[in-house]
Amino acid sequence: MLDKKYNASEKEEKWLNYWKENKIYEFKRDGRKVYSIDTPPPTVNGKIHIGHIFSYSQTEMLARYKRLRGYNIFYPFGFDDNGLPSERLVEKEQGKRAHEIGREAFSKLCYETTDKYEEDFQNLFSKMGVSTDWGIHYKTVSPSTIKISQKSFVDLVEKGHCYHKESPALWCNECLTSIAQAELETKTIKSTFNYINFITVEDGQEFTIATTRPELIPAIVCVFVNPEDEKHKSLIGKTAHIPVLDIEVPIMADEKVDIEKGTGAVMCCTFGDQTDIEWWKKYNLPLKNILTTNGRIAENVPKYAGLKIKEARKQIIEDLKAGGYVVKIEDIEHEVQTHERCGKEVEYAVMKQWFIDTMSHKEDFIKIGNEIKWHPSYMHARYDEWVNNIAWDWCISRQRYFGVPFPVWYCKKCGEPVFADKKDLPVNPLVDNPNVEKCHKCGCTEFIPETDVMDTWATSSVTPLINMRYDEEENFEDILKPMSLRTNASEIIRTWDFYTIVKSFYHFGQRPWDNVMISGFVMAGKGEKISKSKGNSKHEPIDLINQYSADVIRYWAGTGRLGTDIVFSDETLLRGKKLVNKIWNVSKFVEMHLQDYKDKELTNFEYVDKWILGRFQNMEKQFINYLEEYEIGLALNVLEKFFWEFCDNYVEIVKHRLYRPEEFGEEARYSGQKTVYILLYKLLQDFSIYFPFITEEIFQELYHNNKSIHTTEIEPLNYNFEDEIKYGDQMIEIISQARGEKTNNNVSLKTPIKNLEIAVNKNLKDAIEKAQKDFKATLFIKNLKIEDKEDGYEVKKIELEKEETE
RNA sequence: GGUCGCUUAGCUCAGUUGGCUAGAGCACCUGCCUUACAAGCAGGGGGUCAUAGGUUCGAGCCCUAUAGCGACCACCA
Repeated sequence: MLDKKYNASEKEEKWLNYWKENKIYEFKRDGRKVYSIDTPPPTVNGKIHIGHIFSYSQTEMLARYKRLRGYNIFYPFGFDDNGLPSERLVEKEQGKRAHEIGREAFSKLCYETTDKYEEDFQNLFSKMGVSTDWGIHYKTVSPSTIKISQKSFVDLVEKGHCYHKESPALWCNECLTSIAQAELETKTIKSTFNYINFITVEDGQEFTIATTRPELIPAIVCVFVNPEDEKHKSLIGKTAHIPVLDIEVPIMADEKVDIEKGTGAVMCCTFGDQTDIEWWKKYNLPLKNILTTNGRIAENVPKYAGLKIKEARKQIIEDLKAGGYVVKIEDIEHEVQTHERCGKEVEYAVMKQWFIDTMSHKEDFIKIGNEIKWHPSYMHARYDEWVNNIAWDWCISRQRYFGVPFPVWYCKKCGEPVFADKKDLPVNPLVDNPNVEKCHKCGCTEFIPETDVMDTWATSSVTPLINMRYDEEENFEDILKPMSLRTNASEIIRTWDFYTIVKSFYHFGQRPWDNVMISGFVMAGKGEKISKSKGNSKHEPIDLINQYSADVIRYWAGTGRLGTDIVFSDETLLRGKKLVNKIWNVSKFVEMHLQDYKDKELTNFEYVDKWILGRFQNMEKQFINYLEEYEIGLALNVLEKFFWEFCDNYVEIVKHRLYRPEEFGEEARYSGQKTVYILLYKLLQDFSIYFPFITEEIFQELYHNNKSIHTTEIEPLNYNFEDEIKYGDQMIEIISQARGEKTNNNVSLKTPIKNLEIAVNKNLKDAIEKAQKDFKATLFIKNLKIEDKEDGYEVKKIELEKEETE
C-alpha cells in the first residue's frame, strides 16, 4: 500500500540506489535504435548553481522521453576540468599565481582540485535524477581525452587545416595567454578621447588625430585618411611627424577610414585593433611591438619603458600637453573587448601560435548548420550570424600550464616542428622525447618541447570523438556518426557548437549531430543573469532539493519554453509541489479501488469512461508532438492540464460507481476500474519524464513490483471517441453550472438537487441518457427532466433541496 | 549600427498549420470538513492580447511600420 504521506527524501534515496544497483540507465549495445546525446561537460570551477540544474534537467527529460519511446539511450556525462577555469580556481583557492607555484606542482593541484569538485558535481546531478550512465562518463583532462585531443590535432595538421604561425593574436595580460575571438566579451567603459596635433614633415601642415589609446603612439607605423576626404586630401603621400616621441611615418589613404569618426584621420599602431592588423597586412607595414606580455611598455621605448599601460597613457598625455600638442580631451563611454574569464581589456601580441583554419571553409560550416535541426529554430540564425562574421582563424594555443599539451617539439637549430606519431599518443613533450633522431630539415639532433597547452575549446570540441572513443580500436563510430542531439545554452553556440562542427567537418566531412537543442538562462531577477562570478544565485541546489525534493525542482526546470530565459520562482516550485502531491493522492485513491482488480478484455466502456479515455488520447498526441519538437515545457503544460481535469472532473464522477457497485452494477464498476487502471499507468509514464522518483514509487507499488517504470514504453491509445469527447465536455459544463448554483447558495456540493430541468441538443441528450446514473450521482440529482433543444444546451431550473433546520 | 527574441489578467506565463464567449497558476473575493487530497474542492471578479496600419468571411496568431525590454554580434581611430 502507498504511504499516507509521501516522504520524498526517503523515497528519492531509495530509488537512486535501486536504479544504480539494477543498472537501469546503463548503455549496452543491442538491436534497438540508438539515441545519443552530447551534453555539455560543466566547467569545473566552483559550484553548480541553479542555472545548471535548469538546463541539464531539460536534456535529461528528453533522454527520458526517448527512452520511453523505445530508444537505446547513449547519454554520457562529462566534466570540463581543462584549462583556464580550473587554473583560476586553483589560483583562487591557493591565493597564489600559477607561476609562483611552479608548473609541476600547479598541475598536480589542478588535478586534485578538479577531482574533488567532480565528485560533488556527480552527487548533485545524481540526486536530481539525471539518467546518465556514469559508467561511460568522461573528463576533458584524462589520458584518454588527451590522446583524443592530440590525435585530433595531429590529424588536422596532416590534413592541412592547422598551422603554426607568428601572428598577432588576442592577448590577455591578466591571464598571460593568448585567447580566441570567441572568448571576448564586450564591456562599456569610461575613457577619454584625446585630440592630438601632428604636422607634416614636407610642408608643416597641421592636422589632428583623435585617439583613446595615446600610449600606443610609440607603436605608430602609419597615418590613414579617407581618399575622398577633402579636408585631409592634401596630406596623402606626405610624412607625418609625431611630437614628443619624434617619430616619422607615412600618411596613406584607405577607404576603410570613416571621415565622420574622430577627426577623420587615424593612426595605425601595431597593434591597437583589428583594423590595424588588416592595414599592417595589406600595406606590409613594419611591426612595432611596444607592449610586453604582462601589460607594460617594452624596453625598446625610451622614456616609457616599464610603465603599465594606463600609467604610460597618463604620462604621454602629460608630455604632449606640456608640448602644447593636445587640442582637447573629451570624456566618452565606449565599448572595449575584454577577456570573458577575467574581465580585463585585451591587447594584441605577436608570437608563434597554433591556429585552426576557420576562415576558408565558412560555406561548409554554413551548409552543415543547415543540415542540423535547431530547437528552437531561430537559434540557427545565431549560428549563421557568427560564422559569417568570423574575422580570425581559431587560435588554439594558450601560454598556460593545465591543459592538453601539444604533441610537438621544435628543432633547436631551425625551428622545424616535429610531431608525435599517432600511435605514441598521448605524449607530454616536456617529459617525452620525439620519435626521430634528428631534424629532417637540418639534421640537428636537439629538440625543444612545446610548452603551450591547448585552448579549452580545442578539447571540448571533440566531445563527440570522446563519446565515440576515437582513440580506441573498438569504438562507437558506427552508432555515433552523427550523434542524435547536442544540447547547450545559447551563449556557447559560437564556441562549443561552432568548434565541434569545425572539427567534425575536418575529421569526417560531416555534421556532428542531427539536432541541437538550446536552453535559456536562469535569471536571478529581471534582466540579471545568474553567474558564478557574480555569486547572485540566492538558492543552493542542494538546499532546494532538501526543501522541495528533486521531483519538484525538476518541475520548475521543466516548465517554460525552449530557449527562453526564466526567472527563479518560488511560485512555480509551489505549483510543482502541489502537482506531485496530487499525483500521490489520486494514486492512493486508485489503489484503493483496484484491490480486487484483474485485467481482462472489456468491449464496452461506460460513456464517461470513453470520454476521459478519448480526452487522454488527444492530450497524449499533443504531448508527444511537443516532445518530438523538444518542447519539454509545453508538453508538461498539456499533461498537467489534463491531469487536473482527470482528478477534478472524471474522478469525481467515477467515484460513486467505484464505491457503490450494488447501485451501479459490477460491470459499470469494472469499466471505471479499468479506466483508472489504464489512465493512471499512462499518466505515470508521461509524468515519469519529469518526476522519475514518485512515479517509480507508485508504479512499482501498483503495477509492477521490481520492474522500473523507466524501462517501459509508451503505447499510444487508439480509440475513436470523438463524439464522447464533444458531448462529454458539454456534460461537464452543465455539471459545472449546477455546482456553481450550490456554491452560490453557500451549501455543500453534497446537497441534493430536488429538480433539475435542462434543454439540450439531441446528441447531448443521448449522451446524458447513456451516462444518466453517473450524471445524477455526481450532482446528487433526485429528479431530472430533459427537454429537446435545437442546438447547444440550457439549464432551465435548478431546485436545491432545502437544508433541514435543526 | 547588425541579427534574433520578447511585449497577452495585479504578478509569472501558456495559447503548434488563423476559426465558437482569450486560458492556467499565484494573489484577491465568496462559499464548502465532500469515505484520495484543506498542500484540498466549488464558484467569482479582473484582459481594447504594446501601438498604428494591412491581408482575410474571420487576426493574440500572418504582413508592414513604430515604441519599449532583452540576448548575441560589430564598432576601440
